Amino acid sequence: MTVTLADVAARAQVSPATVSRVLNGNYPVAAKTRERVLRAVDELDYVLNGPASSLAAATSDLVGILVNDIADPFFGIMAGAVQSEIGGQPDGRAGGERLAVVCNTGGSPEREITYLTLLQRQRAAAVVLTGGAVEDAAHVEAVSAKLRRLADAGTRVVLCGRPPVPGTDAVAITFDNRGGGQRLTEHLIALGHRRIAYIAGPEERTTTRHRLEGHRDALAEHGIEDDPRLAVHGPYDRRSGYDATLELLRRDRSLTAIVAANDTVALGACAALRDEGLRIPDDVSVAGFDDLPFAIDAVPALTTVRLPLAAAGARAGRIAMGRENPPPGGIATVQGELMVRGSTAAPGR
Amino acid sequence: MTVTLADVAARAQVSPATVSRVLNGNYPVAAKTRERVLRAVDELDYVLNGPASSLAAATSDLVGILVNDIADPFFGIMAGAVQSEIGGQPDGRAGGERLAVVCNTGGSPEREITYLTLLQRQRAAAVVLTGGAVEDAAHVEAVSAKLRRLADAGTRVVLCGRPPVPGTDAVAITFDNRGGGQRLTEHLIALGHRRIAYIAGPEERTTTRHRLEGHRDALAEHGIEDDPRLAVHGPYDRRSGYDATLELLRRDRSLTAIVAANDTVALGACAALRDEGLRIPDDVSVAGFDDLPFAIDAVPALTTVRLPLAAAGARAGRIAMGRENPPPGGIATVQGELMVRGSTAAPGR
DNA sequence: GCGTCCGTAGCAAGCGCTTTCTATACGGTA
DNA sequence: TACCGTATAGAAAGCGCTTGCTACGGACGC
Repeated sequence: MTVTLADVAARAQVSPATVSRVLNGNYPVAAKTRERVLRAVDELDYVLNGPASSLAAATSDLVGILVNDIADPFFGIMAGAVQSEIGGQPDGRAGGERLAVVCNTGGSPEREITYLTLLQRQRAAAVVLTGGAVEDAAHVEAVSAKLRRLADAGTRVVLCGRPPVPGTDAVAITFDNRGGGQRLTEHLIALGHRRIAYIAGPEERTTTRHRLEGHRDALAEHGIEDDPRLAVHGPYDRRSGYDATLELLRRDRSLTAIVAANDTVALGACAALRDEGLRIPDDVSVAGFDDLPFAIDAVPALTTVRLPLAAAGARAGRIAMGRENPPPGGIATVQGELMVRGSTAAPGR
Repeated sequence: MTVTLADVAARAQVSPATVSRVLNGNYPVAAKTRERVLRAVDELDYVLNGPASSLAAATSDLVGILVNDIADPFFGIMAGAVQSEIGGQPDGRAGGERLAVVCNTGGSPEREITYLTLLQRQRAAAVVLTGGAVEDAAHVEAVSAKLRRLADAGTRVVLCGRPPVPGTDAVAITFDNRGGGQRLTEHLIALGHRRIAYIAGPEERTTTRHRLEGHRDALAEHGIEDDPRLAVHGPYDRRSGYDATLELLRRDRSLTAIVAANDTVALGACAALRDEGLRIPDDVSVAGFDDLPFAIDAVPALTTVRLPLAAAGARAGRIAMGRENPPPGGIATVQGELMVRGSTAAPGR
């Protein structure tokens, strides 16, 4: 039924060993023989059996990419960048092709572990974990243990946009969420805002906490009281931004600026403000985070912190493939860039 | 170094066969024995060797999802939905977990073939192809051949948002792009527009062609001349919408409406119109396609055709897993829904 | 009380490939 | 001419798992 190495060998009048060597190209094979084999491969339309190959060689060409939400461009952009560095080397024909596996955890710690196990089972060549981590101690320990096992088994582990995992020596490319959050709020303060609301992400995530801490640092630095009523937590989605904004407005109609956990949330906030008849930025300034592609198309365009998602993903991909050296200490922190646009201005009232 | 089935067997004082059966749960094993095995698995922290298992069983738990652009929510949403139906059955502990593999083709026919080969090599359990296809005859034939081979090898093939592939009996869930395009333009015509420009996608894609045909059908039906100068092709991105709009305006400043190939392109068009000092919809109406999440946040909110991406993806996923029967004839066409919003209105001049 | 069957467990033969080790055929050198 | 090193190909032993078949013991029926 299916063509095997042996069939190809028979047709090319060589031994299976030779065919294998031609296909893997890591052992001298006479040009004439190679050609004969290649022709047989073509004629029979032979496709290597991946599992068999992985089993025998004790390696696989799978690379896992874990994301929280594949429908969110934040992750899509990173995953795409990782993948672009992982695909077959452009050295033409020869193997080297790797299968990038994007796994959607939905932000669930359990699924994260499940996927890591699945990747371990497949003996993945590398795995890249993206996005903030959940801070629950038990889960951190579970992830740490999994990553250690993966590393032991020879799987390269890289974190992208995610803080280092204690107890492992996984390379981490992390975003300076705290610094970004701080600069963003400082920008608002510099514009003259004092009543600044904050719509945070899910409570237990590192990303949420770091951004919020940056915000609070900025407030503290400028001697502005941090009114707890001006902060609301919620998921990283539009709906959350919408609802939170209504709630914040109910609590304090005099706020003059809203900082959102990310651009998507900010969009929801904008919608709520519009529905409440408030103008942006005349009545209320709004700022986001991430600078996803649509941020510039909001009206007015969204002030936000640009994260180099594609660059970070690409770098993570290269490191995962061993094509770039890990940063010294295994940790690199990349800065976000404040993008000041139309959605923020001096308070108008 | 690594724990194998045999180690577990030794520890549980049973044969490897028994351990395998406990793990796969498809053969009666006495409760007491099972428990002993499970304990050993736990104690040794055993993880099945996927390749070995796939080789022996001649099946794998990989499911491939091909997308054109993983950073585009259009694909992200579909992929996420497919994946959600593919993940481990919620029947608790037992196996059944599958690894969904999202492969980013970047719209390149070569990479599409490469990924299909890679999936064939991995003996994937199923593959779902999303998004429009390239119409080049050679490529269509290549894909057709690949899909046939995959099907022969027992891989279930499902197309999602993609036209059927001739010569295969792959199940296809397709979007009625033509009908959607037609209704959209009819809406504009009903509002009184006569000079309607169209920013199409890449020339060689089925999606592009179908949407454009729908547009032209509507024009023809209402006796409106189809001015070729009012149509421009370009990639499915924001930039294309922006540039095309400037070009269209240069060609004919009197146009009163612009239909874009999709929402992203429409956003670019809006930006260009704003930059040109034209008001939406007062001066020019704009319409998109897809109804991606951000469409509603455009200002004014974008009139568009909503495609049930998540529903279609979920259905494709279920069919791929054999949990839902394929539609009669293997082909299901799902309709888009016209969403009339603020970006379209009667021509104002 | 013995034969039969059912419920379980083990044996062993692969699955298709990689890779070490060995064999062979050269060409070159002494 | 005899010998040896080099280049290339083959033989064969697994890699870790699944599964058809066989074996065994006890419960049941007659």
